[in-house]
Amino acid sequence: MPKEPSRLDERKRTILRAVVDEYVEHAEPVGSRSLVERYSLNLSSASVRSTLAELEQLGYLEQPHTSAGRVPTDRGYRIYIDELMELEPLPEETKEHIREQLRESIDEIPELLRQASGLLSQETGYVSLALQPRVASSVLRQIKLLMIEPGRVLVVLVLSAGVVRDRIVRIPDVLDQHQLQRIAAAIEQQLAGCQLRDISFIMMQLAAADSQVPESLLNQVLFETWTAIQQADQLAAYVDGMPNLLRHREFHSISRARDVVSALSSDGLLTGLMEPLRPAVGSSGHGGADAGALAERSAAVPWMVRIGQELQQEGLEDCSFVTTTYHLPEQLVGSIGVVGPRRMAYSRVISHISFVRQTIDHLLTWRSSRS
Amino acid sequence: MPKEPSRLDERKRTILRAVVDEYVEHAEPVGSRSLVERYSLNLSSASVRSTLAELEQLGYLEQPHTSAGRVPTDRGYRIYIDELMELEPLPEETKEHIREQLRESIDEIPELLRQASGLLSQETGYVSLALQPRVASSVLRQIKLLMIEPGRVLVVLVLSAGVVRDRIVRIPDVLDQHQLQRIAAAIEQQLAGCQLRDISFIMMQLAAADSQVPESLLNQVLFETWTAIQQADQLAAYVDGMPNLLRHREFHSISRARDVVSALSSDGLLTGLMEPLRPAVGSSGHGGADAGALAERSAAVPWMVRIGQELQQEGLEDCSFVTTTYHLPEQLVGSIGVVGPRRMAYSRVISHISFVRQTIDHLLTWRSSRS
DNA sequence: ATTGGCACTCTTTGAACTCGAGTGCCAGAG
DNA sequence: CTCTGGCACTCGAGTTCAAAGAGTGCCAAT
Repeated sequence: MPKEPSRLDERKRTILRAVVDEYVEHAEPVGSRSLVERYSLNLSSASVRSTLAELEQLGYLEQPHTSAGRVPTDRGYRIYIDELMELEPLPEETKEHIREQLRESIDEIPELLRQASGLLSQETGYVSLALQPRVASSVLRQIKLLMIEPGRVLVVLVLSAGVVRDRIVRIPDVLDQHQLQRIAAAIEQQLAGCQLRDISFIMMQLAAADSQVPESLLNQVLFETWTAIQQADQLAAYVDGMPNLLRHREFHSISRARDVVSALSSDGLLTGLMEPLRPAVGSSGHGGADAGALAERSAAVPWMVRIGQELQQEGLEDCSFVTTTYHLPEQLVGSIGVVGPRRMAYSRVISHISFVRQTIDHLLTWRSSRS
Repeated sequence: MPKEPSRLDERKRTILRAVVDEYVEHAEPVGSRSLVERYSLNLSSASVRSTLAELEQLGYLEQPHTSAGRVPTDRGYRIYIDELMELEPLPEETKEHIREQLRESIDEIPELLRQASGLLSQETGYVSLALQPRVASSVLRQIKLLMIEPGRVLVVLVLSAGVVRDRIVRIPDVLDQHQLQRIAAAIEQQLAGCQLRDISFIMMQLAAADSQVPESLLNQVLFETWTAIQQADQLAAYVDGMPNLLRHREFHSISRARDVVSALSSDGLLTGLMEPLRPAVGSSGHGGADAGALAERSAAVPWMVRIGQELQQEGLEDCSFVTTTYHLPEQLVGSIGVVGPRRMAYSRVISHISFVRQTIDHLLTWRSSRS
């Protein structure tokens, strides 16, 4: 469906935008009076009031109670983000700072993500997340078995895009480094180029069959190695800026605060919230009427915002997620995001997250060409 | 100084213990009435009152205001921990559960720590911490350089006690795997057995001098490798159970909550709070009068409790830390701990943390002997 | 030494009340 | 037809006041 330009007339748009801006800044229901004062609408408060009433009718605003000002609804934020807000470009010095910080940790992806997460939470004042790329679909390039001490071996996997995973496993301690090397070489020879998810235990047995190691020993090694490969896809999430969150009004009530802290402490939950956007890189095809949450103004800005209810998570009704996808070479993708109160400075957050993503993509793509 | 048996008579001891127990459980100032009701002191509330007054006089208790019950002071908790509380042994099934969980992740120390931390926070209902061992004083056993792709190399360090660290570095991309292997072998040959902190860049240059690699290239590799070695000592802290904390009364006030969350999010701060106990394994010799915080009932229980003010940390006045030290072979040590409100179920926490520590020590010591 | 009794203190709770921000609606002006 | 000033109305926030209740300290009696 091509962007419906929304049937709001100019005045409604202006006023809705003003309400959201005002509410985001002051965290208090906004009334007609302050709007007239602070935004140069050439209108009386009475006229504004009637417009506000209409916007409420349309479901973009609501009143906590009669005789209070208006507050945006999820729908209000949604349209604000999709059509009303203005994305201001980042000041050049901020950009430079981000570039510099990220450049420093370009060699290690975990470090890069930690760094990115730190930057985002610091710059936006909310909580930030960074998820490692899933590597199940990436390809095995190298595999090494290093004997740490008799009976313990470090399995080193080199995957697509130069991603490295390793893990210590236990093996029969009669094996020596040479035998291990032969096994590793055999596996590498046969399975290099396979996607991790496609590697079965059987394939490994076939690959290593002629490595001149007694079968029962061999099988133990292979099994442990195979397990290590399977576990390479583990999710790791970096969360930064927790304390920021507790600064915002909506979390002064502890129970809300706890809900959010819990959510952010639960890897599983985070993953669930970040994952869904993975497939949808190009855009389109998002869920049902109201749940449809994919927000892009064009295919060129593939960030996604999920607001309050849209998250469909008990306890996170007062939160929003802004997420985006970074790219490593060879189709590897991961996501980074910002979590904050629903009343979030969306434009600010989106500007930052977009730039961080862009910088990561850029750095990782050109990584090999810098000395 | 040999344990002064404290000049409190039996009644005072009983009552102080009761006050602490009661307060820990109910989080409300405890009055003479409820003490008489709930604990079988064969006394009237009036007598209890006078004892309470004396305990207050001695600085073990205080009143939030006249006409409120009593609350333990830091000193009150201190003596409670040092002399009054009863450590109940863990039920066998809990022990078994802990053993089982830890045994699963014995091969990877980070995983083990994550696991331990998870167990502690879950079992105690507070926040738990686990710090990786510092490896600056550990010894280099093996070093490998694995070429990930041209220009990028994985430096793998095997240290004392089979601890593994690795890191990707960037090197001139004209070098090939064989040259790297020669360099690594040369370094390993010469420097195996050295403590990491003693390894200087010069030593590495000397060690690798005859590896038949052009000097300027060699130096770049050596420098990156040396950096990787230096950075092997990075601190990593695992924190678990944050949301637990917000359940407790003392953190319903957000500002307190934020202080704690901030502290727990700051690696530096955590480290500072956990480190000081490292040297004092055997016991004795702790600081000045009131600050002296090392609490052990005998050399066999080397845990340490730091209560409120004793932490000397702005914002953590309402918290306590219980920490202890786990041991890897070859003198490597790290620490695990629990953070909670000052009003903490100390005996419960100490029982758990002691057992976890003991289990870790045991598992790691005998790691190599299990198949 | 212990205890029952009593006066006193200080917080908590809730009701009643005022204040003010904000609304909806309407009649009249442009 | 649109906009505006005016007005009555609503509802939460804050204040005040009194009563309730928990707990204390002290003392005289056992």
